[in-house]
Amino acid sequence: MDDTAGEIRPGNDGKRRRVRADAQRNLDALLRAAMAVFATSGVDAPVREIADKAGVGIGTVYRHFPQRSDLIIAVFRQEVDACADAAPALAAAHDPGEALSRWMRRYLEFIAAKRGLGAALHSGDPAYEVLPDYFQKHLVPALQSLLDAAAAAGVVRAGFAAVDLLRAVAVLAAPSQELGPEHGRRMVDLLLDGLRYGAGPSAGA
Amino acid sequence: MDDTAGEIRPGNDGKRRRVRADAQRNLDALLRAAMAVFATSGVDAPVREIADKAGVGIGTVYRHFPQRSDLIIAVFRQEVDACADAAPALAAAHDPGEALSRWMRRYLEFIAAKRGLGAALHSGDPAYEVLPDYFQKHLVPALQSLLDAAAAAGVVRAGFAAVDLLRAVAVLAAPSQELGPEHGRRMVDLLLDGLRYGAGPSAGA
DNA sequence: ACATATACGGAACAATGTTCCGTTTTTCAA
DNA sequence: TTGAAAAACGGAACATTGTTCCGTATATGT
Repeated sequence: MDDTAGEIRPGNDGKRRRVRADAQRNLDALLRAAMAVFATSGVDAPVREIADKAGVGIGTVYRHFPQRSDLIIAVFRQEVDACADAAPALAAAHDPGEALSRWMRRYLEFIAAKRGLGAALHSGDPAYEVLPDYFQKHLVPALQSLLDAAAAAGVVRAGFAAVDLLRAVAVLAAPSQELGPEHGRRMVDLLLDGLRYGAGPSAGA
Repeated sequence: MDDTAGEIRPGNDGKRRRVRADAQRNLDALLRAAMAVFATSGVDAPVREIADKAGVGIGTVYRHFPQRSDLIIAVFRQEVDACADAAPALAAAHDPGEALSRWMRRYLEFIAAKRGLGAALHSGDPAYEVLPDYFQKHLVPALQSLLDAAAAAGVVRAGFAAVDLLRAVAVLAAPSQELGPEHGRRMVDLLLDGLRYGAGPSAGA
């Protein structure tokens, strides 16, 4: 092998080829198809189904997403971002306690829509280990700011980690599919009440 | 187990052949092997692995448990029973608040040992729908009595459904594998605090 | 000991994730 | 515009795992 230096292609002055148009098109189509299929059949839907829906071959799916889990992760990140962005907006529009409650509901809906993902998440497959990280890196700051604001206002106890709350709701939303939307709400409210337990004007500094 | 009595078959004078000894032996071996394998590799372990460990052929597994899920369910029930039986014992040995806390810990451990089952439970597979029923029929009364006693003692709010608490812990135990045993405990404590929120001498009636 | 019901074992089948590679398309530059 | 190379495509083929089938072996009752 004498082509060890990968950069010695003729006429390549650090100028790379553009991403091929069809590749980009297929990537988008896959992402959109996957989102739709996941929403309909859950994240356990066969890869072939997504490939068909996107109008591409299986090979193409695996070119863009070497593993099935990569596709799931990609779809997931988009929605995480959308949810995180909701926090500042709510904080600006409501008082701290209300903003916190509303964002928790928003988050609950987001999680509830991802049927089957919670299952995959806890299946032990190491591929999904990056997901909690992404979760936390994007959602924790969002929630933490709401939590801090609420604590400063004295409506919840201080010092409770956002990550724990996030986890709890994520995991509590799964059974809400079976028990109706009420269950998730009750659970979130219970957690929030737990937070309020050590707070209040009398508990403040 | 609860085979319907009086199966009328031609030439059957109500005198059935005994269950064959080897069949019973293999059934036991399968149950034991499955319990061990599930504990080691989670409930997603291949059926063949269990068959090997039990020293039987695949056909034998499917003779006793027509579906993979039937095996999981059978193993599961045994442990549910054991956990339910712990409640009266704890109630007799401790005050209501303590008994409740302890049982929740016991329950947490039980759930934590079933890695992957929570995932299967929420996978949408209808085969597992009987599991929550069994859960509830056996565990709800156990917890409810502890809950009622604690409420009567004024340490938790009254009227909270045992089933919700059970669910919450079951589902919160899964991530505890990844986040260490502390997480599960913190979550259980948070829920219990949520329960205490509306209780106490001042909140009675 | 024999006949029969019962159970056993594992090959074969089906579904699904993943890999491989010959073919097609796009891009770049002469 | 055109040709060659890089990049991407498609889908057959492979691997793993749940499940079915059926010929063979064994326990039971007479």
